[in-house]
Amino acid sequence: MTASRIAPLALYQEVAERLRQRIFSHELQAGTWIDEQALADDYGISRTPLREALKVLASEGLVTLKPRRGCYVTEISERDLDEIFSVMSLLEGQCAQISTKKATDADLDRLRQIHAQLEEAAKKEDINGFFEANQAFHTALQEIADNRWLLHCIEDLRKVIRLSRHHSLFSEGRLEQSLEEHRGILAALTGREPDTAELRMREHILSGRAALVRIAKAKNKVA
Amino acid sequence: MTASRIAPLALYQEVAERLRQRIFSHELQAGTWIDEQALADDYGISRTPLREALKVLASEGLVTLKPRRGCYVTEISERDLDEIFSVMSLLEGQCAQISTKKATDADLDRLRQIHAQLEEAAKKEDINGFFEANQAFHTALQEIADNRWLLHCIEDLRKVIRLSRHHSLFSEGRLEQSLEEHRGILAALTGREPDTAELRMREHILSGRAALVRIAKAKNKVA
DNA sequence: GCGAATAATACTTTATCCATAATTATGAAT
DNA sequence: ATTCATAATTATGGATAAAGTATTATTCGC
Repeated sequence: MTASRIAPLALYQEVAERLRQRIFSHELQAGTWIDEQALADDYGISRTPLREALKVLASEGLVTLKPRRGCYVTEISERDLDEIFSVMSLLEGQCAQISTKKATDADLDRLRQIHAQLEEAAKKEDINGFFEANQAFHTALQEIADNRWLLHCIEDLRKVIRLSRHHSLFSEGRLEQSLEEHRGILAALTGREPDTAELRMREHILSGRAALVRIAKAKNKVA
Repeated sequence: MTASRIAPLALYQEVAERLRQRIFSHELQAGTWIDEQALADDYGISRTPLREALKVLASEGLVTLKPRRGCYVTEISERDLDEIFSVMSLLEGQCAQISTKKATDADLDRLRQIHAQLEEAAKKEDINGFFEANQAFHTALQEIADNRWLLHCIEDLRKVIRLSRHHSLFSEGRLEQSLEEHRGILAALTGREPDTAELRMREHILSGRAALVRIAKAKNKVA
């Protein structure tokens, strides 16, 4: 028995993940038609798992399936991002609020550890490390909140903004700002102030969106 | 060209819808394994569109796909319902808040019309009519809020609780209570009080959950 | 010359087939 | 008698092929 792969991932999931990457990197441009045959040949697979992957992406809202017309990459506009971040701030805020109420002392210790990694990465200006630690912090909070369906919604939205989110850290001064916001959230958590934690998390998410807007504006100026 | 069917629905969508019905009606019981071959034979189709339908249902959270283990109907526990309604109250609350800010006078007129149907159905104790009007009211609110991604999340959750929601109206006195809550929400909307509308909508949703709990308890008493 | 209709081509959709992996049952050994 | 191992059967996952529908282009008629 091979000791390596514990969870044997299905091919359609692998394909779905690759397609997400290509959509977000704008390699597959918004609005363009997806040639199933060409893509299947490209990956060296048949169209069956590819089609299954497209069904999943469609229910995530990343592609639009027009019956008998094929599959098109969904356009993610600035307005879409506004809407998504707005909902995300609501959900993650709720997550923070519940976590503050539920967290055990051991949970808080774990959060402090992750936050320490965040501080460390920020000091070294290690953006990738910061991104990882940031992700870990939010994931930990969701585990503490322990609400399967709240998580379901958040994950769905996170898939859409994942790469944009990453990029937001490249905004001028965003790293320090994000760190400061995290300090505030952690303080509210350890201080057992649910409403404060919720409010600060909401602001933190919306602040991430604002950073993205700044980047978009800077890009437009260049272009 | 046939003038009737404007949107020729794909087979996998048809199958997905049928399966949703069967899952909610408990014809396909929670936790049971889905025999793909038997089901395909049952519908007189091949396994391919059935498998695509299952992928969609899986991303909706209705079934669980275990790699190489097959497909199982997701167990929706009382705790799941607690969690779902909790998130729903958050999302629909937000929806009400935004709608209150955005609604034009024409929008408010439309809401008043739908509410009139609700009053009408309640007077006649027409539960199905009440259910329809109730659905229409919430849908109208979502259209006014005009947030595609907020809607996406709500719809995802609504699929899961659709039938339970319907049943909640059969709870003793729930119809009158729901109507009273709707009056409050409409008042907040027309009075242009966003925060009040949000609060009342949240309470309305959670109140629907409470009605479900009462039904569950009554059933247990009988059984 | 323009418009409509028909035909052809191409892509989506569905079905059938094959291979691989997992589970269960049976047999043997302790 | 119970447990472990091996083999067989069954179901999932992937590929290929065939059929149906939509779109586009070309030709014919007005």
